[in-house]
Amino acid sequence: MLPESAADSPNARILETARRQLFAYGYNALTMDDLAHELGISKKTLYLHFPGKDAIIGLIIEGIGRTIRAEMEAVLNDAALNFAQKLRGVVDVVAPRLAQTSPAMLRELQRYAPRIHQKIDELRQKNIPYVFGRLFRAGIAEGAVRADLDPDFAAQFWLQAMRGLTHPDTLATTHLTPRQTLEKALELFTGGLLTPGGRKDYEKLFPR
Amino acid sequence: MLPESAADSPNARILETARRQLFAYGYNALTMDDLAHELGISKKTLYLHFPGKDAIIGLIIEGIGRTIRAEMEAVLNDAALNFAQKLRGVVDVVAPRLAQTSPAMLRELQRYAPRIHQKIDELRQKNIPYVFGRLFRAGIAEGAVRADLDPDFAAQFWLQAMRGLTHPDTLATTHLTPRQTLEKALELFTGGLLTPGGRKDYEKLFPR
DNA sequence: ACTTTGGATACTACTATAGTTTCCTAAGAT
DNA sequence: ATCTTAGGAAACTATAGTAGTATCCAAAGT
Repeated sequence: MLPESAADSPNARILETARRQLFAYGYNALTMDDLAHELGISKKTLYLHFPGKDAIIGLIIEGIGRTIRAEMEAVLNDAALNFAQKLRGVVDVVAPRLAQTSPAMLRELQRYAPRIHQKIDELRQKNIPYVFGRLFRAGIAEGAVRADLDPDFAAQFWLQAMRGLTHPDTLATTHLTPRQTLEKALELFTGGLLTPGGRKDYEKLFPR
Repeated sequence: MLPESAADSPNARILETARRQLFAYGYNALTMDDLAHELGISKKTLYLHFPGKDAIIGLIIEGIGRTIRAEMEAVLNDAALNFAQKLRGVVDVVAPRLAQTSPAMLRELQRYAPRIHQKIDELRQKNIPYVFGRLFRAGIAEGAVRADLDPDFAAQFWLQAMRGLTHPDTLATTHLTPRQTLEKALELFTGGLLTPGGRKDYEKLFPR
């Protein structure tokens, strides 16, 4: 009955295994039978740790959200970075996550676990305006972003654009992956967003 | 009752729509209800054209196989190409197909439609030895491939390596996409395959 | 010996969907 | 105007897959 570290508690191990399965094969392919088998425990024990499948996935999503949020904070709070570097940092945090989030999986969640899909959307709605609002304000303060625009509105604009663009049906139409969508949207958005000075810094860090 | 061209017959339209759904969202997400709805026809009419879901998918797979095979023939029969150019051509035929074949979809097929998965494997077992056997023989004839190796064995070697590497479970372990797997495997395989002369031609066309 | 922990697995309840059928409407034919 | 037929909408059936529960049993500690 020793108090266990959070890192290697049974719960953490279960969540980590489930996360791998989920991102590798999707929602339906992650069955409780398989998960228990993979972990070398019985379903009985599995249900002893978690009340159900959606609870597990919910915690996975929340964990990812927390991680991303923390990494974002680190970038935003680093006074040594200029605007373009912070933007680079923010994109580098998000891009790997998007790369392993397939349109197929999002669609599966939307269809078979709408509550989970909704939770992801809520996380985005909460975090994107916050992060990009701060980012744009910092950009304005240092003259890299046009001072005449409203940073919060710009953040919302970005959120709504990304929400629409990463919707499964849209992705099917554009034939783009979430990651490509991010890159293209970013190029477009910044092209109209930056002052000539900010544009130069940007181009150094995002070579064509 | 005019005879319809093969291109826009109802059957071709159904297959094309089903193919898009299949590659965009996977096997389970392709339901007969949705397919009929998408096509603007009733399930009754759909089942009038095809005996069932797996028949449709089987025809899709066969069609892709035929297309690839024809493109391969065109490359192999082009006397103007040297070995490295033919290899480049063959890879360029396969790579786009692999790019849209996700590990998740393969796994889904393996689990829910083992017959289909098996059919894909059979197509590979038939075509890879044939194509690469011919390719290697041509390479030997022009001195780009070591003359002391058996081209059919090399083709089998390649087949077996690719089969193992693109198995869903392997992909989950390597964290590679099928396409990355192809590129990495190709680099490795040719590195030990070519004479110094063939190696030079190869490096011109596959810059590091 | 007694108790506890947890694995294997049978079982239940439910959902999703492949495939079938029934009914009905509308457009062309007579 | 009536008849015929093609095909859409949707109800229906049968079945497979799986979330979640319960039962049984073996091993390890007490």
